[in-house]
Amino acid sequence: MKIDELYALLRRRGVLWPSAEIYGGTQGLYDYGPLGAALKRRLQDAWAAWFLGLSPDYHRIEPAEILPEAVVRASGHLENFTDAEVTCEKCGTAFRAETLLESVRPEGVDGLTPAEIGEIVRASSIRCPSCGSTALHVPRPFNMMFGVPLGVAGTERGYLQPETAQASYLAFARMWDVARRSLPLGIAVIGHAYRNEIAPRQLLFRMRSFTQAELQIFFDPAGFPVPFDRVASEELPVLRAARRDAGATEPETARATELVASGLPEFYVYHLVQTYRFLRDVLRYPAGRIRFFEKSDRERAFYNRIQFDAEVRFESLGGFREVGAVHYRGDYDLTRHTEGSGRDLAVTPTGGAKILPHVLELTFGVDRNLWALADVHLGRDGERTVWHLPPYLAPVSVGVLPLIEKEHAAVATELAESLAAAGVTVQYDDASSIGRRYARMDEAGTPYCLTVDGGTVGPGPEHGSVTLRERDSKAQERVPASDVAARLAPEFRLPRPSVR
RNA sequence: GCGGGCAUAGUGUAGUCUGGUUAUCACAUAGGCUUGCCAAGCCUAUAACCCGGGUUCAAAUCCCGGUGCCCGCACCA
Repeated sequence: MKIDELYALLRRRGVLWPSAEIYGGTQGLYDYGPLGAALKRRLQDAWAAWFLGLSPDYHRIEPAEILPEAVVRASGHLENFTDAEVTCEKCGTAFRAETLLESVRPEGVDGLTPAEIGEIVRASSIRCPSCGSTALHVPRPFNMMFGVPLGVAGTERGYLQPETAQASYLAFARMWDVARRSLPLGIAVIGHAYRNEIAPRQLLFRMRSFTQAELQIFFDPAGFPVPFDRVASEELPVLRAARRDAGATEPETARATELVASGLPEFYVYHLVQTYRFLRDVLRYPAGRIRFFEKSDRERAFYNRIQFDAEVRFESLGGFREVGAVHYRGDYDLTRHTEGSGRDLAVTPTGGAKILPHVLELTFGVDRNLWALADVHLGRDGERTVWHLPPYLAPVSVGVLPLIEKEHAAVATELAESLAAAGVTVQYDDASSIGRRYARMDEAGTPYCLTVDGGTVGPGPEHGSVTLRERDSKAQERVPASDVAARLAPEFRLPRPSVR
């Protein structure tokens, strides 16, 4: 579906809508409705079940979302999380300083003050690429973080976290003790990040408040053992930086062992494969719509040694978009926070030497993946609109419908309540015709419907049995109502990786 | 941030150029009748000109400003 059509459908069904809608909306802010909130919760649960399932040494924490200024100063966000802009006074066009100065300063402008950038612009007599004027204005600093005053006097300054990763680095020292002083040590956080985007756009893709699910794994650079044999034969769709430099635009299939042979560490490829399996097997994105896009030396953030973006092809956005990434960040983060805090973050594992751990970061945009779940799985199926969500992700697991409201409502209500008591998310619906109710359930992604009919309440051989209707195939089957919960339970179980 | 386009019930739309009756139609929603396993039919009801200012006897319609959305540029998880 095109983006407008998909968004209209999601708004109408109450999946999501613009924040402060009655005031005309606010750029980059969205609210999730009942279906969206439920789907997002399940998506987060699925992520946690999968990635925490990789190792008993991976733990989930829930840190504060405001960072004191000293933290963002040390992390580099205060100086670097800035779009240095140069504006043309004649035509008004704005340019990113780094791009504008590429020819005279190929090493980039990181670390330079606005005044220094202005000096280079003047000295180099660069012209506006848009109109040719030399009236280029000195850049004004614009930090994308939201600053907040802390305390009544407001003398201490804090920032809404621009990424959840920092909170994990801050927690490392405490977690080292809590998790009994061994490496690897994984710290997972699902939380909000806030960025004052200049141009938020494309709905859930550029939000000013969004949700990240991140796993930071601290490990000994001398050795990060993983059960590589469990992934060795997996084939990944990758677009390597070297091939892109040679003009390639389509991903190739590479076996995990081949990626290792090409120089990538086993621990890196192992987590890349597990990320792939999460996208393909848990979120069920078709393999042909997933690719791993390697960032080249020039493209990736300076602190990353290896970076592959996990990308999904979005029909609504007309191409591949990043939904997650795997970053090998080296010791950058702990080094910065060691310097910033004055606390030595190097550790000494039992029986080993003192080391500063390296970090492997697995990061996911929760909202982006929620959009992908709509883009990939929600669509027209002939006359129907069906959201083919995996059953364990569906906001409503089972719809309970009386065939004739007057005659079957009592039994159906009772059935819905007993299922709810058994832990199944049910929705009871007795409004309008049975076909329309199935259609509504299809659109919401409800994988199963139970219909109570004459046979259910009658004295005949079908007494106590209901029609079980499956969403995708529309197939129907008679099953005893008492068996339904146990019968469907496996469908609603979150997948976990097999690691041993 | 820059440039272009757009903004009418819950959703999709007609009407805007050329100002003038009670703002069109479909679907959806709610109630009733009927039907009884895949968006059926009939009746009824609910429901909109993005916000602010200006021009005019009169503004959904023309002008200005704002806000939001889409596309391109520039960016980005």
